[in-house]
Order: sequence, then C-alpha cells, then structure tokens
Amino acid sequence: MTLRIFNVLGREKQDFVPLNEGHVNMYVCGPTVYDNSHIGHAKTYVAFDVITRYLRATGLDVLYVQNITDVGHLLDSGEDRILKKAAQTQAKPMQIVETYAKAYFDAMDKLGVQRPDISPRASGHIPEMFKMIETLLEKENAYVSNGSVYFDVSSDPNYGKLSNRRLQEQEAGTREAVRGEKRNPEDFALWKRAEPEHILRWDSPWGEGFPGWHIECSAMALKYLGATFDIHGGGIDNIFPHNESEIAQSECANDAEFARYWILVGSLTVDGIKMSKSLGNFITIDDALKQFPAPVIRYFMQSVHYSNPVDYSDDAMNGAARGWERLANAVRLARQMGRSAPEGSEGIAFEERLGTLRADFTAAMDDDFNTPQAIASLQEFTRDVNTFLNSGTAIGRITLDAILDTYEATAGKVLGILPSPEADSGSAQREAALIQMLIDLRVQARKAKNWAESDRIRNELAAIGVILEDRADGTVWKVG
RNA sequence: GGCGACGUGGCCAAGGGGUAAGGCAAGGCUCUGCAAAAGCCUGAUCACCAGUUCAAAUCUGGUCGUCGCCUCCA
Repeated sequence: MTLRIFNVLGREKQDFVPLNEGHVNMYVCGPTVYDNSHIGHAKTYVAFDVITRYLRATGLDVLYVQNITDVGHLLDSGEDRILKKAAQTQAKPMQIVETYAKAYFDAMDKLGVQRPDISPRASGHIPEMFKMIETLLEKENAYVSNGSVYFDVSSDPNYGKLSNRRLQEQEAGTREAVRGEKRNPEDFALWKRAEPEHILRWDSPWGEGFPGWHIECSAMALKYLGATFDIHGGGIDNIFPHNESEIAQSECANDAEFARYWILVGSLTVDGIKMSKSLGNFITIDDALKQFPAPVIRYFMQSVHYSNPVDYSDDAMNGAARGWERLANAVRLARQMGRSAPEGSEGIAFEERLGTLRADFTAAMDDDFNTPQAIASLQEFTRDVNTFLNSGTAIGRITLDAILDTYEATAGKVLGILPSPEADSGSAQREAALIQMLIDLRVQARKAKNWAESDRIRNELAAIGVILEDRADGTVWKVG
C-alpha cells in the first residue's frame, strides 16, 4: 500500500512519490506574528504536524520548513499590521514580532506540535528576495513603478492554475492608491515603496521599502528546499492570492516547477462562523487549553479530515473530550496493570489484534492522512483492549507492553494524542506512594464495610483531582 | 458576480456504484456496597428533484441551503 495524497494542484488523489527517494522537502506557510495564536492556527499546524509525523513514521526523511512572517503585510487601511499593533502598544515593531513569535512557539509546544526543522524569518531574507525580484525584472515578469516593483500577471500564462481563477473574472477591487501604479489591477507587489511613516523599511535597489506579500515564501522555499520540492502546505484561505502568487513568482524566476504536491487545510469556524475579533468569537490557543487538555484539542482537530472545515463548538469539543477519554482510560489501565503484572507473556495471543490495528491504522493514514478513519480504528481496537484487560484472565508484562507499544506507534508517535505518562520525578513518585497509602487505608475501610470512611477518602481525593475506580482486582487511580 | 468546499441518525463524523465505519448523547442490561470505568443490546437509506445503470448515499444535470475565498488572514 502506498501513500496517496489529494493534490490541490490538479484536484485529484495521487500516489505520493518524492522527488528524491526517501526524502521529503516540505514548506508550510507559517503565521504572521502580530497577535496571539488562535485555534485556527492550531488546526492547520496540528494537521501538518501529524502529516510530518506520519511521513517520518513510514521511514521518510522529512525536511520541514515553516516561515515566520515578521515584516508585516498591508492592512486594507493601508497600514502595516505589525506597525498597527506596535502603535497600539507603544512598542517597537520588532518587540511585537519577538513577543508573538515566542508566544506562537509556546502555544505549539503546549499542543505537542513538533517544531519545524527550519523556521526562517522573512526579515532575515531580504537579500534573497532582492535576488529573486531582480531575476523577475530581468526576465520581464516584473516592472518598477514609482519605487515599487510589481509582478506582471499577464506575463505568466499559468497564473491561476492552483485556484482555478482566471484574471478577467476577478473583481478589480484593489485599493485606489495602488491602482494607478499597476499595469493591471491583478498585478501584485514584489516590493513596496515605504511611506515616510512606515517604520519597518529596508534599502533596496528601488529605494527604501519593504517586501511584497508573497515573495518571502518563494525566496525562502528556494533557499532551503530548492527550486522544486515535494510538498507545499498551508491553509486553504491562502490559496488566492498568496499561494497562486508564490507559484507564479517562483516558476517564472526559477524556470522550474515549484511544489509538486499542494496540501491545503480546511478552515476552522466557531459556532458556524469564522473567527474574528469584532465578532468576539476569537479563541486563542491558550484559552482553549484552559478548557481542554492538549491531547483533546488534537483529538478534536483530527476527528475531521484535514481538508474539511471544522466547527469549534462546546458540543463538539465535549464529545471529543469524552471520546478521547475512552482511549486514554484504556491506555492508563494498561499502564497501571503493567506495574503489577507477572513478567511472562500470558495472553500473548492478543498480539494478532495488535497487528490488525496497525494495518487498519496504516491503511487509513496512507489514504490521504485519513485521521478520522484512523481514530475509528483506534476506537474499535480500544473496545477489544478493554474487553481483554477486563476479562479476568492473567495478562503478562510482555503482552501489556506490546499493547502499549502499539498505542505508542499509532496514537502516540503519529497522532500525538496519548495521555502523558505519570511522571517519574521524585515528587511524582512520592505523590503516587501517598495516594497508594490512602487507597490501602480505604481498602481496609471497605473490608470492614465502613462505607462512610471509604466514600470520604474517595471524595476527598476526587476533590483534589485524583479519581479512584474499584475493580475486581483492586483499586486504580488516575488524575482527572 | 466569479472561484471553491459542503449538506450522512439528537450532536460530531468516515465512506463515496453493490446495498450505511467510529465517537458523543439517550434508553435497556451486565458487573458493582455505592460511584466510576468497562462490556452487551437498541436507532439513519445519506437536503430535494430528475436522469444514467442490473444496481446510487456514492455518477450526471438542476433546485434549495450552509460555509469559505475573491482585500490581510492558518
């Protein structure tokens, strides 16, 4: 079975064949760091995190580049969004950038998103952009106008091939101020002349200015991944004009195909509508983490295929939380049983079921990273695991470890949704020992049928977040 | 107006020509001092209409509806 990917370029599912066998070069459009990251970012970057993890799990060597945009883009008011924020907070632009770049990485770390191999910043690649712009000028794909440089869309017959947009059909609704400088309204800026009040500015062959809206990705992708690379990712909302323009610039400048596979992620809405500050439905990742643990958020994001839009709502999140809980409980039970299990391989016949789960999981992921299907496989598997663990038959350490290894290889390493293991630190061990002492006391009370005392211990532990569950073979605990 | 996605049981959501995965919720049951956890059982003909076909939720055309993009956006 080979991996198949829905290539937005061409809109069909294709066998994935890397340019260089065994290696995958991937570029994903990163965030503009001018504010806290929200759950829409979480959806996109969790998706590419899982994609990267899966590619690596299949043995591919992935080089994952994701930019940090820190040069600002124009707002429709004509203001630069980073400058706008800087004015609001009386801070220097680069202070804003630094603050939110850190916040972005913090948020991603908390979500268990593995960091890209390279996180290049636009502001550090101005020379690379110059070079590409100059090439485009030499080849007459671009022209200078009043201190700015524009890409001449009419010079690229392929413009529109990703988004299926043909020029004539678009509204010519560009801002008045800029329209006069362009030959065609559809032309986009490679370099923009800086007005006097513009703080973020660089010297350039065309005067002081700042980079256009799309050139950074083209320049950085070229630098780190080469003219042609395997996968370009991002949010579907950037398909036009951003991704389309990236392709145009790069393919005209490099005389080579740009990205071979385009993977674009569906957007996230909140209660059915797009997040926006003015609507007050803007949910940051930190807000979400106050309500739900990271694995639940990941589970939720992956319960819908990456290419589909997902709607964030209390009902959906609570459903995801309960569903995740079921998987997590089975894993935690297996871990607990492992601590007191006999060393042997009793119950090893269950291994056959481990094999089918791995096969089902792989088949699902090979089919365009079908995480909802993969999770369904895990849920069915978990039903069988629960039946097995609760069957009362002796289960040896080797068998329990095999079950846990299987969870780790699928839900853990690839999906990143396993509950964190109980820490091995000294204080955690002390805590566990104390809890065990209380459990032992309660066992005495239960033997004496002292239900009041038994319930008191359980309730008081519950109040501090330790949940006790009585099983036929003893009492287990978990942090709730 | 143009481009694109989508409409599957109360909710979330896979599938996508051969007769509807999975999760949540609900009800019943088993286990159980109670609780929790876990397991078992119960439910949809796939927005609507018209075609193609031996066969359609899956293909084609149309209708209605929802969402996103077309200006920065993950």
